[in-house]
Amino acid sequence: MARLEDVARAAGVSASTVSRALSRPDMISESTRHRVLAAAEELGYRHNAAARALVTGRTGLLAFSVPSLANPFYAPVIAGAQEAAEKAGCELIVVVTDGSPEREKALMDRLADRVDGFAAAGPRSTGDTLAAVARRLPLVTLNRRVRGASSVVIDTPAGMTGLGAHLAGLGHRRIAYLGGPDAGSWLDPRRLRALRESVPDREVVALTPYPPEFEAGVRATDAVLETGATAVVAYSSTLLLGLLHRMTTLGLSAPGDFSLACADDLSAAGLALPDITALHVPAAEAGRRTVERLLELAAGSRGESATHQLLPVELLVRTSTGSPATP
Amino acid sequence: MARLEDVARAAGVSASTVSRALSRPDMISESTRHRVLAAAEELGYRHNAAARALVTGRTGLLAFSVPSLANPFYAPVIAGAQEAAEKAGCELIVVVTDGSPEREKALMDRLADRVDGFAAAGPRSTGDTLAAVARRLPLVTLNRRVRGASSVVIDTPAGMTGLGAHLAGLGHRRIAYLGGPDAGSWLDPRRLRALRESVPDREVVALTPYPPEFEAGVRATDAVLETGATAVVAYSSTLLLGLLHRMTTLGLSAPGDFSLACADDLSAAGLALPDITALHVPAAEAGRRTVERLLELAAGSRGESATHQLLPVELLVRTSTGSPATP
DNA sequence: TTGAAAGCGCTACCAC
DNA sequence: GTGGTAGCGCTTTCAA
Repeated sequence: MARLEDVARAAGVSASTVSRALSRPDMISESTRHRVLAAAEELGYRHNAAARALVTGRTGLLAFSVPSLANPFYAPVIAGAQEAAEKAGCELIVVVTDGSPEREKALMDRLADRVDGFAAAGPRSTGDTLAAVARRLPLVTLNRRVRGASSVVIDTPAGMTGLGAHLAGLGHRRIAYLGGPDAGSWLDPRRLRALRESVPDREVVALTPYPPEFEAGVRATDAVLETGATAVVAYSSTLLLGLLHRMTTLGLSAPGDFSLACADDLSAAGLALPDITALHVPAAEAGRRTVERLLELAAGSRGESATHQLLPVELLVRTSTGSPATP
Repeated sequence: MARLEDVARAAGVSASTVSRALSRPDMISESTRHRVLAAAEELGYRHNAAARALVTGRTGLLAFSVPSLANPFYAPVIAGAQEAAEKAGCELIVVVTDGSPEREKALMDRLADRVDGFAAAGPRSTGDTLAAVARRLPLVTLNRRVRGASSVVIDTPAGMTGLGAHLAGLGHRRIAYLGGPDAGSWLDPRRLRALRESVPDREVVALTPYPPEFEAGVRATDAVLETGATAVVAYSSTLLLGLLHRMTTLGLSAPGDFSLACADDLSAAGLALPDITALHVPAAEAGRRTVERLLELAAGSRGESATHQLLPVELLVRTSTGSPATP
């Protein structure tokens, strides 16, 4: 592999000049720059990332941890994050925690000095652990707010409030809630609470937790029917799909036999359901904001104080919700 | 951040000794080792990855590129890969190419000297590009075979042969094939060809390409019905889900009205369909093998020759396929 | 078994 | 605008 000095020799200049020609082109005369660039090209020169990181303390890498890749919610999140990283000339690397706090902590630990910043989607570690990480390197949490770290949170609880009002307005008196994809999610209990508080005079039956799986939705159907609820809110699209399938098979349909709503509209993940009333969650936007904030932290002075962003969701009222049949 | 020398001073030994105590414990007397380890612990010492990489030439990082995270097939692949990497004490980092050959090439380029090896799932670059990458660093391709690079391929074409025979045996004379998730997939045309060749005296109508999306399956239904086929083979689970939903809504069911089969059984991605005849693809196993081979290459001598693994798939005959109704 | 010293490839400071 | 030089933090000869 060609080194800086090889290029220097070939171009008839010093190594410092080559370094500048490559990293700070404006500090170099045009003619020298051309010569250096030509020589570098000729030799197929490439920066040695380790040497550069050693002296600058920067790696050009940003880590993004997700609990699981099986949850389609993270696909658009990562896509948005990637876009923001690319714009800043950074590489975004994705790591999977499997929802394990230990694994998550180990990952942050081992990656801490190999990346310029760490974004954690739905982190499961304790607040103290996260705060400690935030002291070591730029950290942004997505869909969880902790003291001492910047965060981006999609306001699905507020969305649930809207959804609850919508269903109550239609006259539903008993609503079944199919819990979030992850038992340890910070947001999940907040969503349920928001739903409950939005319809204080109605009954909300929580069926939870259910994994975000098609078959889980199929299995959940009987439980839902047993509750006697006239409306169902499912947190995950995949889950709703299974529920819908089973209900259709049983000859039931929305909104005639029951109302159906979904708390995440995963259009970007190929799971959008055209006629289902849903909360549109700005997943890509959330990923983008997370990385943008991370870049700010990485560029800025240490000890900058944490910021917290709350992203609104949109209620998409479609044809799967309506007034309950009056028996 | 504590450096090696800080630990050395604290333990009353030289930096070399600390280095050895940490990396080659067997070269050090037990008492010294204990002292060093205690001092390191005390100071919260952590290796500096950049410095280490600079001198050893190894980073402890393995990259795994995937075309898209929206395709649930890759979730179990990455999970298996992760497991293998963990076992070897490496970090697995995932990068997304968006199915763009340019992006893929750029990623390999920019990551080449920051990782110890590169695994590429369903790569879209030309064979020459991939071969060139393989000359620079250990490279393993998944679900694509190219000259000059090691590969792991899941033998879905053979699975299609089995599936074709199964459907022909049931008496189906016209079979609709819903194409693979990715237009540029190396395997997709091979699957279709295998299906065709397995039933030379039957008609195979290829409806392709369809993205792996629920709604695409819904949309595809009319096209499928128009073909007059009595059996449908869908490549993607997500697609099949949409198809199934629409057909159920239309009052059609399998295997009475038509036979239904799926070419990937994504149980690990939460999309398994309990009653659907499907090919079980060993996705996690494929991810594991890919990384294991990568580790061999990274450990072994340069210029080791490429190996090619073919992983069998299993035909799971379930209740969604049967003999066509005789009109 | 341990220590001293060289050096991995680069950037940044200080002269010129 | 350019070159010399020091040094980032570590591993690894080589001597003791």
